[in-house]
Amino acid sequence: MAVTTSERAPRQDNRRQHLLDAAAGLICRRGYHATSMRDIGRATDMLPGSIYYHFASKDELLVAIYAEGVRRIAERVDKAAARATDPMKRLEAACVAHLEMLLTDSDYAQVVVRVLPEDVPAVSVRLTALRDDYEERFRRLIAALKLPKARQRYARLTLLGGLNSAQAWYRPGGDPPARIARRVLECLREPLEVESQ
Amino acid sequence: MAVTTSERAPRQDNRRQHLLDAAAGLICRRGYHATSMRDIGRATDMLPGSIYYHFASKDELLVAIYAEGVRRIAERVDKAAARATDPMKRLEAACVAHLEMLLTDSDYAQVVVRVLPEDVPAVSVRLTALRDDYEERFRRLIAALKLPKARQRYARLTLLGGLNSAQAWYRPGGDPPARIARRVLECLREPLEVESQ
DNA sequence: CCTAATACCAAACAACCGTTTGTTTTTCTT
DNA sequence: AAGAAAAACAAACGGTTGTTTGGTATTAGG
Repeated sequence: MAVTTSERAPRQDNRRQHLLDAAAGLICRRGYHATSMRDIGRATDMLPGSIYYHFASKDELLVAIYAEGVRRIAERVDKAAARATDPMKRLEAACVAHLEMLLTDSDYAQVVVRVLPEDVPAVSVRLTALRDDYEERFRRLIAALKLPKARQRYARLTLLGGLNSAQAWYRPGGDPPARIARRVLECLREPLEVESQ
Repeated sequence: MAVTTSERAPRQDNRRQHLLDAAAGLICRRGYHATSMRDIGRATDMLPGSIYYHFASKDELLVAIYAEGVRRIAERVDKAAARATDPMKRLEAACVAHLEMLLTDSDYAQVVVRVLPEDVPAVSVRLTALRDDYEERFRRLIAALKLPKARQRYARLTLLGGLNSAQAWYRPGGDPPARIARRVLECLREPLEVESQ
């Protein structure tokens, strides 16, 4: 029985990627519900119906963007952390990479942080799982600091909460993402009280 | 010339408050764009068109909820902070009050933190102004700690970012809001590194 | 008691939503 | 060159959206 090469290779100029890019760009700036399929079609010179050849639904398109966002930011964070050995230096490198992606380098990463899973009930479980998968990295990085067990959890939540909130107020021209990341981490590394009694 | 008492007193059973309460409840749970005027009408046993007697538009209704949310959480935070004199104790009391309102005591406060101004472009400037007005309180509380000037700003952003992110993962039955607030503040008060070299 | 403002109902409006269907064009393989 | 799959178009579908309009009880003031 001959091996059936049942599937044909996809076409060269596949616009699936273009579609993802445009959708990520729109959603990260306007939000998910404020971005319509017609908006995305307009941005890609495509009719809204044509998008359904590539994605089963608008929600599935969001999941694809989310997955790609997690893949990209995780890759960059992992590489950055791998360049150091000291646990605190590894965490710092991860925070810098995280915030650079979030604030300037990736619309995909911005979507992951901006679009709340609860806002899209039909796929909220899958979105949450993707988020958790990413945040697991920070759980490990912080565990390496050998803090008291109870402190680890809140250190991670405070750190990520503080970093991600920068998305709400960051404007190009002010402090660069790398400095913001280091300043936030600094807040958690050094005590607040300078004149304790 | 006689003083004209030009306006008549509003009717007794005014349902404006009921309308605000119901809308805040729906929006804080489902989000702004996922809540329709018909949803709000259903929750108040009112026809959707009738809402326009009380509010000029859906966006204006949101602004009213936002304003009421800021008013309520600010009032509670101010009262809590006023009960202490030591700057750090004042900040702690404010954080506890903030998180109790945000997580369990006020749908209005939840709307202020959950609905991003950028998601409602037509009124985003007014929503941002209301937020800033509230956060000013924390700027003052942190200024009283006499930290280095550069540190103050990031301490506030990290603290509020960390506290507010609890909204994403808090579930009744786990740590109560007051404990969460204290734990987050603890992260900023004591250094992360236990074995510094 | 009368009048006028209040606070709603009932019904529709136009616009937009995500999606489906049938058809056509484009591209690759043989 | 021919056939088939891929990738798009063109047009509509049913439903929902925020909102408007015109009418109608209810209520309070003079």
